[in-house]
Amino acid sequence: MELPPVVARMWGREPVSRRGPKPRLDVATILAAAMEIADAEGLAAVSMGSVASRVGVATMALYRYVGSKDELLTLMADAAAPDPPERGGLAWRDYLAAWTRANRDLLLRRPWLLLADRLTPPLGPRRLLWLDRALDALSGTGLDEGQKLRAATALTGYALSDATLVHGMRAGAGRAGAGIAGAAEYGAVLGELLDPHAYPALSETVGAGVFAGAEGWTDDDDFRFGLDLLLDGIEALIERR
Amino acid sequence: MELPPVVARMWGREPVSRRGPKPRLDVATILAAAMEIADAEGLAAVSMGSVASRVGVATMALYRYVGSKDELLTLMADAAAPDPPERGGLAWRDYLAAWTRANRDLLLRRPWLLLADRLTPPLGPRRLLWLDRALDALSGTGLDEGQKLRAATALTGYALSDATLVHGMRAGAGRAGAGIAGAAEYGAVLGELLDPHAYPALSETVGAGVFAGAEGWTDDDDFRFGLDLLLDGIEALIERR
DNA sequence: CCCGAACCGCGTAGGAGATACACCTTAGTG
DNA sequence: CACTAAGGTGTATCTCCTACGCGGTTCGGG
Repeated sequence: MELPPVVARMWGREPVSRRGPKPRLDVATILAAAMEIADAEGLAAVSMGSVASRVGVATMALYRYVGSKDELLTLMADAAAPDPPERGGLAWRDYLAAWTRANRDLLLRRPWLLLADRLTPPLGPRRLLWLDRALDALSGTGLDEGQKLRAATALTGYALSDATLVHGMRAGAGRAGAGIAGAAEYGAVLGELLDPHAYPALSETVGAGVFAGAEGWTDDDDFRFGLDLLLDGIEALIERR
Repeated sequence: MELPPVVARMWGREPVSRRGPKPRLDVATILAAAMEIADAEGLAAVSMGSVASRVGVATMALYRYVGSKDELLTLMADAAAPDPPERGGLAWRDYLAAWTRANRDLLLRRPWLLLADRLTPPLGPRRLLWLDRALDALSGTGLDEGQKLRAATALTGYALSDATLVHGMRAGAGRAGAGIAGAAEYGAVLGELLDPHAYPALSETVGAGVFAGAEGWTDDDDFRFGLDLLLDGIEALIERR
């Protein structure tokens, strides 16, 4: 089986060569530098040049370690994941709740993850470790392997969606200078734009002050709402067996 | 209320000017050209230059109509949405299933949507129309406005997650040349990489042949699985009232 | 009727960034 | 000890985005 080069690098399966000068760097050092830049200045500040100068080599030296910038981003997306939460004798539902929350919090702590990666199923050792732990938590439930996998996938997707939403609300996210500062302002803009005839249901929702915090919801309540939806669904599935 | 410029453009709220030559273009024409390029050659082929030459003007002329390339992408992301499905007297659950599926299918038909947009809550007229229809479908259920909104949000997020996954599986998505051709190959790579001691649960899942299609799942079954999870959750919530 | 302001389209140019390539250097290998 | 694979680098190219200013156009007001 021929492993794609990115994958080989993620798993340290590079053929070790003896010839030539000792490498001055390794992939881990490069990734650490890249992630520091991303954490401090955002993903846009991560360029081959900026990473190289931070580790003290010329730009082109990085290409001895990663195949392209795209590959660097893929590697970063895996390396950024910490260890998944410990299963402390928790029931599957409690563990998956903590697991999903930790996943979401990671994405909020490092918002550049929302832009890096994407579009590829997880292939790195750290992401797969997370997946393993979720599957493990479901192992006593009687679900078949396919169901467990899909449940874990749905939870991962939810963590991503929720983090994207929260992050987008928080700062307007800089995207195209949308300049929306928070939920309240979002609601105000919608109220300004919407024609109640064309958008009857949405106008009503806006009018009810949902975005203005009238109901006292927090980001965390939002998160729990969707999470419970999924966990309830999983629970129903388990009981149905 | 001061509207951000992107938003104003999406809604045609630009102050119409009388002076000067007639504009040769309008935003809709530019967006149509940009979307044709994205459909045919992918988002990477969309540059200010390529769009401009397709509509027959110089690159810089586009900046009379859009503030930046980023803004162009935001506008595209809204304009790409077709009309939401008709509510044909369907029950809320059936409608939302169709709605979510249409949403996902759109993302699969135009995968560049997975890369454009992101990070901003919906502010365009077309996306908001979708949201309105989902809220409308929930209007007879007894849920409060906040619950309806969050349910719709969760479904939107799910459509996105699922489309991302399916698309990523289909072609390796080109991302960093990951070169994974499909679920079967994905499973094979995992089998190659995973140490069963470090990844016990995941190894078992891979071993069960879930990725090889051993259980006869299709992309569509995958989609329905997560969808039913959410809809079941929503239904439970409604009944609990 | 005419003038100036506002606005259109465009050419130029600057600046960033990714990366192919050739070169010298280094260190195992035969 | 010569040979060769591999590391680090400088240079060069190519693609983009976009700031700026020019010349031509149209309309509103006097």
